[in-house]
This record gives sequence, structure tokens and C-alpha cells, in this order.
Amino acid sequence: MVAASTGPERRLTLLKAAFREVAEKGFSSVTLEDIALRAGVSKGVTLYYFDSKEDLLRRLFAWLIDSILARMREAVARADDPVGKVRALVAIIFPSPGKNRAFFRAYMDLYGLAARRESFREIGERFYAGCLEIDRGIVEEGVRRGVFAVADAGEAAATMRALFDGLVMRWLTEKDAEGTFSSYRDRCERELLAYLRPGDRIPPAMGRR
Amino acid sequence: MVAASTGPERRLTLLKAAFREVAEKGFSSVTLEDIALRAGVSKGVTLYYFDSKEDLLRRLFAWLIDSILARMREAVARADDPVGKVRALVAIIFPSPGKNRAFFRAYMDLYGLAARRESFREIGERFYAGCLEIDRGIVEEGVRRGVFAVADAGEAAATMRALFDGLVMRWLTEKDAEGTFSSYRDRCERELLAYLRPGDRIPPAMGRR
DNA sequence: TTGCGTCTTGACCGGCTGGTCAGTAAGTAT
DNA sequence: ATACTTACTGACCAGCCGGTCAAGACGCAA
Repeated sequence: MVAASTGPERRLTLLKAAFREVAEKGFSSVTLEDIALRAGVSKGVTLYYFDSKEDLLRRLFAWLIDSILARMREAVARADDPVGKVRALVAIIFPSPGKNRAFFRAYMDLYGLAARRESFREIGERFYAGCLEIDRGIVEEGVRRGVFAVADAGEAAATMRALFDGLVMRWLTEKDAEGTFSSYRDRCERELLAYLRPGDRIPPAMGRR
Repeated sequence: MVAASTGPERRLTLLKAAFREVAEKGFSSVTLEDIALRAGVSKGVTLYYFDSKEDLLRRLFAWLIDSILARMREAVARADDPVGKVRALVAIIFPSPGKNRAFFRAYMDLYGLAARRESFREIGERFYAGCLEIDRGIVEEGVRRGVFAVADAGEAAATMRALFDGLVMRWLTEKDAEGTFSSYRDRCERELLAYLRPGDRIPPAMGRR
């Protein structure tokens, strides 16, 4: 092995391999041996670096959510107006067909586990709390600047996130991921902005234009 | 066994048992023996009535979604104004703490499977199509009566459903399901109606009151 | 009683998989 | 050279689980 020969690097290699395996097969179908093979090492290594399969998976999820949270924060910080920040967020969630499909498959698995096992629930909770904080920041800034109009920023953030989750969930089970990808991303953006800027909406009982 | 002794009844007993097991343990952790024990029969019976574990689970999900679709349709038909229909729908989705928590745990499992196995994807698709049809009917009636204002009924229905899914997903991983239940239900109702009747929203850049 | 079809049982098989462990290789300090 | 540590290997084990099946149990008709 050329790279990834010291301890922490090998751990990362294993996590990356585990990620790809989980995205493909799902949590419960993944074997320690699958992971080891994908990482190019022998089976024993997995339990040399991790206490157990559950431990490995827990760390995998923790690593995943930390890195995506970081990417979201970064993208949001780079944009300078609230609408741009929302767009940046959507661009992270729907980055490319197939690309983050892997992430969200693993993410769905995490949710499934979180509903039943305490230790996984905590990780999901942490992710959600991070998302909410980001969303809330955007909404508050938008309200302050008079761009968005919502009654309660915290609640709006939660609704934003529910919209994200619901749309992603749907997109995931869509047959043709490549083809439907951009329409989901566009709709996501449109619906979010419509939600946050209700003034844009058509007034009741009559179409616009 | 007193009841459930003829063929079809025994099948139903097994499906019910499987439902409770899946809700508790998740698809992949459920054993054929678990199901049989819960149903009060011996292990062999499960594969006497079903071709395989997968067959059993597929039928379970099909049965679940058909019955919940029927309940939704019924509840919506009973209400006579669009707002009442939305409320009725929310009441079905959030019927009682813990009660449909079981259903939605199984539902999450279904989504996880649907993202990977074709035969399960089709079932999820059928459910979603049914939901969309119901939602769309409500939205269209609302628009016709001048109660709701949306540009595209189909898209609004999809957004409604995304909100449902996102909120339910969140509620599922909430620690205190009993305590947070009613707040989720209320928020769901509020957000949906706010979405469908944008006139109710606070105008941009100033609070209401 | 006999025979037959349906339903039920639980022992059993085979494959899989998480986890263990004895052993090896390489590095390093003495 | 020797001893000790760290990283890694892969055979092996034990238990689990989906699926099979031979052997009943029960009801029922002839």
C-alpha cells in the first residue's frame, strides 16, 4: 500500500470503503469482508481499527454528517444575500445526479436505524440540529433584510428542512435519477423561495400575469 | 386457535404479526421465526403461506399501503370543504402518538428498500401515486372554490406530500414521541394551510397584528 | 375403518457473517 | 542479534437464519 499506511489514514480508507458499500447495499447487507475488500485489505483489519461493525457504522455516519454540515456552512458563508444562500444550500443537497444519491441512500439508512437504536438516533439528531442552525441563520438574515417574511424563524427553518427531506426522499426512489434530478432541484429551490417570500405567490383566487 | 384458522385468515394473522415485528425491529432484523412466534404458530407456517421472506414482506407492504390509502380516501370524502379535507388528512397521518409510529417505521423501511430493490420500489411508487391523487383532488377543489391559491395543483400536491414525509420523518426520530406528537400535528396542519392559502401569510417585511 | 387432502410441526441443512486469534512481517530500540 | 511493538493476515468458530422436508394431526367423505 502506498498511501494510507499509518493508522488514521487507514481508518479513513476503511470509512470511505464502508460508505460506498453502504450506499450500494444498505446498512444491514454490508459485510465486514465487503468493506475490507473494497479498501484493499484483509477482513481482520476492520475489527483491528474498529470495535465492532456497529462502531464502524456509527463512526461512518458521524464522519459523513460532519463533512456535509461543513460543506453546507461553507457554501452558505460564501453566498452573500439570503436568496443566494438558499440557492447555495439547494446546490449542496442536489449537487449532481448520482453523486449525492449515494450520500442520501446512506442517510436514509441512518434514519431507519435512528428510529430504533439510541446511539444512531443521537447522530441523526446532531445532523438535524446542525441543519436547523444553518437554515435558521439564513431565514433570520433574510427577515432582517426584509427579503423573507415568516412569523417564526425557527419554525420556518424546520419547515425548510422538512421540504428538503421530503423531496430528497422522493427523488431517491424515482426510477430515473439522472433525468429527474434537475427538475427536483429546481422545484426545491422554487418551493423554498416561494415559502420564504410569500409576497411572490399568486394572490388567492386569481392567477398571476 | 380459535379465530384465524382458514387460509386467508391465517395469512392476515401472519401479516399483522409481521407488521408489528417490522415496526419494532426493522425489515432486516426480522426473522421468520419471530413472525411465526408472534402469530402463535410454528416457523414452518410462514413459508407455507408465503413463497419466501421477501414475498411475505412485499405483501405486507402492499397490504399496509392499500389500507392506509383507503383510510385516507375515506376520511377525505367525509369532510366536505377543502380545509376540512386537509385537516382530515393530517388527522390520518398523525392519528395518535405511537399508533401510526409503527406504520411509519415500517414505511421508512420500505423507502430504504425501495431505493435499492425494484420490486419494493414499485410498491412505494404505488403508494406515492395514490397519495398524490388524493392531494391533488383536494387542491383542485380548493382552487375551484377559491379557497386555495396555487399555480399548479400537481406540483402543490407533491409539495404537500414532501412536507408530510419530511415532518413525519423528523417526528419518528424525535426522542419523546408522546410529548412532541401534537405539536407536529399542529404544525403540519398550519404549514399546509399556510402553503395552500398564501393570502393568510404575513406580508413581506412586516409582522402581522 | 380407511383413505385423502389440508394444515401444522419442528428437526435439520447449508450458507453466511461477526468476531476471535495464533501467527507473521516489518520496524525500532538496545 | 534480540526483544518488543505495531500492523496485518486469513483460518476458524459459533451462532443465526432462510428454506426444506418427512412426519404427523385433523377433518371429512365413503
